[in-house]
Amino acid sequence: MAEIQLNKQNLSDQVYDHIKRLILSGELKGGKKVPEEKLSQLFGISRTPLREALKRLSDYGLIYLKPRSYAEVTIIDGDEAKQIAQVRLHMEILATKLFIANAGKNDLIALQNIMESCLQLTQEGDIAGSFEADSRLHLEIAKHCGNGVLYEMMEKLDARIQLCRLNQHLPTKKLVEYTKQHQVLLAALKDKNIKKAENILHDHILHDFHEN
Amino acid sequence: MAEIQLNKQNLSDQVYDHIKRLILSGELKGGKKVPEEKLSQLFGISRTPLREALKRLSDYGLIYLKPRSYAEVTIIDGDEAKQIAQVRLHMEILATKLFIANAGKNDLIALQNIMESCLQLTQEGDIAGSFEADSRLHLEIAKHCGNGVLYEMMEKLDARIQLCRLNQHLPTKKLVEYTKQHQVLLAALKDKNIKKAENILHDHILHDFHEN
DNA sequence: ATATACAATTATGCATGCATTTATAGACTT
DNA sequence: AAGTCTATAAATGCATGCATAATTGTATAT
Repeated sequence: MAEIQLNKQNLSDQVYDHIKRLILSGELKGGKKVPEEKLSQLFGISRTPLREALKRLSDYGLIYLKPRSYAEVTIIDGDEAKQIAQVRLHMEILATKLFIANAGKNDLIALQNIMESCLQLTQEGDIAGSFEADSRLHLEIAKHCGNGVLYEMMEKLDARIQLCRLNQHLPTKKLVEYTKQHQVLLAALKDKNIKKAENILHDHILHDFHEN
Repeated sequence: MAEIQLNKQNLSDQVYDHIKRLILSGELKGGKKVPEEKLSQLFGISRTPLREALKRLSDYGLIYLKPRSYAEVTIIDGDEAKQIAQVRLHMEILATKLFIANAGKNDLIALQNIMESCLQLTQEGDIAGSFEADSRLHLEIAKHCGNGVLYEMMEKLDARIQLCRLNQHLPTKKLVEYTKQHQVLLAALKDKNIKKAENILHDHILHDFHEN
């Protein structure tokens, strides 16, 4: 198999990023086993940095690490997806409130740009690209809300959120529909209308979990 | 089926717990450098599992890992402490709401027991013990709120919360005062009074950040 | 044919060693 | 004396090897 070249920082972090992308792009599907030896050969590195990457992926819930046995890509069931969405909603509501209180006009313009590229990618049918842009948009709000700890936590949760999106396999039509809700959200941010923003987030994030 | 792994047999996890305790008990103070070689000799293990533990501690914000250089215990400044408290408050409010909706009587009894031992430890002046019990109490609410993802995230944040408590160096008198707020919180849980519980949590968690 | 026991294979967990990078100390210059 | 440059020392990042636990496959018994 083709070896992939890695040139950046320390190998552990690079491999972490790479495997994360493999999972979130759907190339490594849920339940697939990922043996250390095979992966280290694939990347042309030793098992040591690879193990560190796998441990971190496990911490972030992207793979399941059975001690002394094997590692496999996490399968998120419906119940867990619901729990993730619930936590996400409340973190985003907090981030949004803080954003409205603390962010400036430039931050809003940045959001606008991401939103537009996200919508375009979705309409073009670039699923992986649109998911990434979607995450960037939501995280950008947290990034400029004034609470860095909140941003970090949302960033860590984001991997699992993307995994949920991937497993939903929504039709493009639905995706476009949900993506367009971003416009309403940004309008609420612009108007500093907290209540409205909260309502949009509720619909936007819990769209498939109507109970409660 | 979900297998639960209670045995933390591998060295990496054991050492993680151990160093975590060293930090949270105050034996390893903020800013102190923690070289891999020294620590591995101290624990009588090799650097490999120790490195994995350090990476995880870094991910959880307990140590700062400067690449190719050194590792030192994190120093949390006032601003970050405030951010942590803010995130914590909102996660606890969510956990509390869910607890009131989903938890049973046995869960409440368990809380009661932890609360009492926490108060006793505080009054006895066992600071480390009381901090640990305090965390256990708050996490126990999340553990039985019905949202496991929320619990995991709060557990991960807890390490930094304990570090904040440690750095505050509150007098015993204050500690006892805050600890007694648990009684009011549990009463609110028993009465399923969400609004009251929210107010207590606000006072209890943000006691030193009165602005906002 | 199914189940069980056992051997063989595989993969993980850990230790060790080496190379590279960073930090440190001392000498030299201004 | 202060700052800089150089040489030494130390610590990290990674690779490799080995022992052990776990999985797979096979043979045997029921």
